[in-house]
Amino acid sequence: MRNTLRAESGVRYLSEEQRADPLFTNSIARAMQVLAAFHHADHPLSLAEIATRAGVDRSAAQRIVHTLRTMGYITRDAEDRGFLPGIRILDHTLDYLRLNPLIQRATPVILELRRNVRERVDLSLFDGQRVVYAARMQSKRETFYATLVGHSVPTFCSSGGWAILARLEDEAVRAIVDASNRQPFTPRTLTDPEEIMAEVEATRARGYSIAVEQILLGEVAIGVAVTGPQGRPVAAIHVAGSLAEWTAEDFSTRVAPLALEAARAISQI
Amino acid sequence: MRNTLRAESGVRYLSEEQRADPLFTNSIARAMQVLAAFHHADHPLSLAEIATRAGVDRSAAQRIVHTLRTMGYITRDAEDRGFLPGIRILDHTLDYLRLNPLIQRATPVILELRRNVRERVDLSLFDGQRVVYAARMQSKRETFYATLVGHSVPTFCSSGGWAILARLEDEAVRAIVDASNRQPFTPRTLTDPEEIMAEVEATRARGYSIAVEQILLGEVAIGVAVTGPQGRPVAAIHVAGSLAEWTAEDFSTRVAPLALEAARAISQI
DNA sequence: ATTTAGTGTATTGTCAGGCGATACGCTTGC
DNA sequence: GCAAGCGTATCGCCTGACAATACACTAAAT
Repeated sequence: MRNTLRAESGVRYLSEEQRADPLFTNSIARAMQVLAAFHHADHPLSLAEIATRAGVDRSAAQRIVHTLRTMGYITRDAEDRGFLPGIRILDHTLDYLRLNPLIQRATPVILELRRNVRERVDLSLFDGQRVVYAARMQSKRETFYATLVGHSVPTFCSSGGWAILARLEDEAVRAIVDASNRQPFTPRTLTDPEEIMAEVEATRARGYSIAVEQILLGEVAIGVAVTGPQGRPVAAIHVAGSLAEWTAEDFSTRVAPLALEAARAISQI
Repeated sequence: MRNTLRAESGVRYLSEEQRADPLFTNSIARAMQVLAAFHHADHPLSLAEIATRAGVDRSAAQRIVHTLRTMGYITRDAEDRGFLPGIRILDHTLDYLRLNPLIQRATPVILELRRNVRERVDLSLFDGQRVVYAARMQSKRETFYATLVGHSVPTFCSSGGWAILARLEDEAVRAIVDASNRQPFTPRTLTDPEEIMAEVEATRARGYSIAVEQILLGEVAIGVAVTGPQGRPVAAIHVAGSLAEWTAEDFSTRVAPLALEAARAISQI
């Protein structure tokens, strides 16, 4: 738990701790930084780009990329124009998903839920300032991006995030909201901490959250928290529908009871 | 391309090449071996288990796990009983999926296909002796395992694998089939190389494959190859249905034209 | 045509820093 | 109660990762 801060930040690692922590192996950190160089890339990267994004020099990038490439974690682009993450990554994805007990329990339940509500159902995992989609059960129309495992959205403005925050102490909520980079996604995205706190309060009262056009225009989503040991929130179920078909009220009265039931089935204690 | 052999094998790395290749960084390889220690695990691993599975000594395992843990690639189990892959893995999953141009092109197409056929549709990527599921569009009933990205099935006995093999030279097919560990999944799984070659030949003739109960009893699947640059097979679309609802013939006459059309839309050249 | 900036790759001596043996404090289950 | 297992901490040695440098090649820009 104490180490998650570095992990939650999402991008930067390596600091003066390298000096402080004799067990921390820098060459591994550098290798992972090279893999993480792809995080905000939108095209194949050259060796030089990898070097700067990863914060290592050209030589290091060369050696590390070479090593990761012979192992299949990095590949050459099809047209030989740069480097891309390799298929070996997916082996580890599978390990993560398979071995995560929460996902094991949740999968059949949210499939059932999806069958009943016939809208998009997601399971997202709480990871500090963000929630990460781990299972996505798509409905009729979808965008490309929305279908990808590993996609994440901020905790402070997502239905699942609110549901999770509602299960935390006020000060913990505050800490997360304050630490978040509250860039609005739509004109209706709440960014004011007070408004967000009020929304969290409303979520506490009714037991689930209702997010209207927080991430995507035209979308209403309801979120329900999933709890783990000691009743702590560890994940959330989202159900998302279109405002072209539903009012927010109709949507929540129809979907919320089913989602709450599903969350209870997955939660521990 | 020359390096893929080591990657394709899927599990073992590190050999005498460490001596031969001055650019290959062993400490990175060891770190990735530690992550790969989870590949066939079915429970949280202890440090000692990680050490033996990764083929490193206890001290190395300690240091590497410590490093990967502070970065979020490995976590402690919820009940503190062992180590598990960490959520940071999913960040790289997203990078892989996002940046893979094939998956970018394929996603909307197979969503559309799924909508039309109303059966399970998968996109799997060719990776030597196996094909790896990269996108799964589930239908009504599903098992847990079947829904996971990163899951792979052998090339030699899957509908998608046959479709891919049909686009390769006979000798390349032979090489893959011979190199495969041909453990049958069901009593009907084809394991005899000659029978497999015949199936590949039939697939060439009709343009798509029909796999009846090769992986799962009660399941029929049709496979269509997706080609990349120079017309080489890089992936396959699978559509799977239940033998309780369909005969193999009815299923393929209904589904194959749509799947072929989808594959053409994704393929290059 | 010739330059220039950019690729990716190959080589090498030096010395940081990763290595692994060993010891410790804890929990768990005979 | 002991023993076996767990995860953690320490530390001197010497390997092997490091960074500087050079090179072959391509593709724009002069």
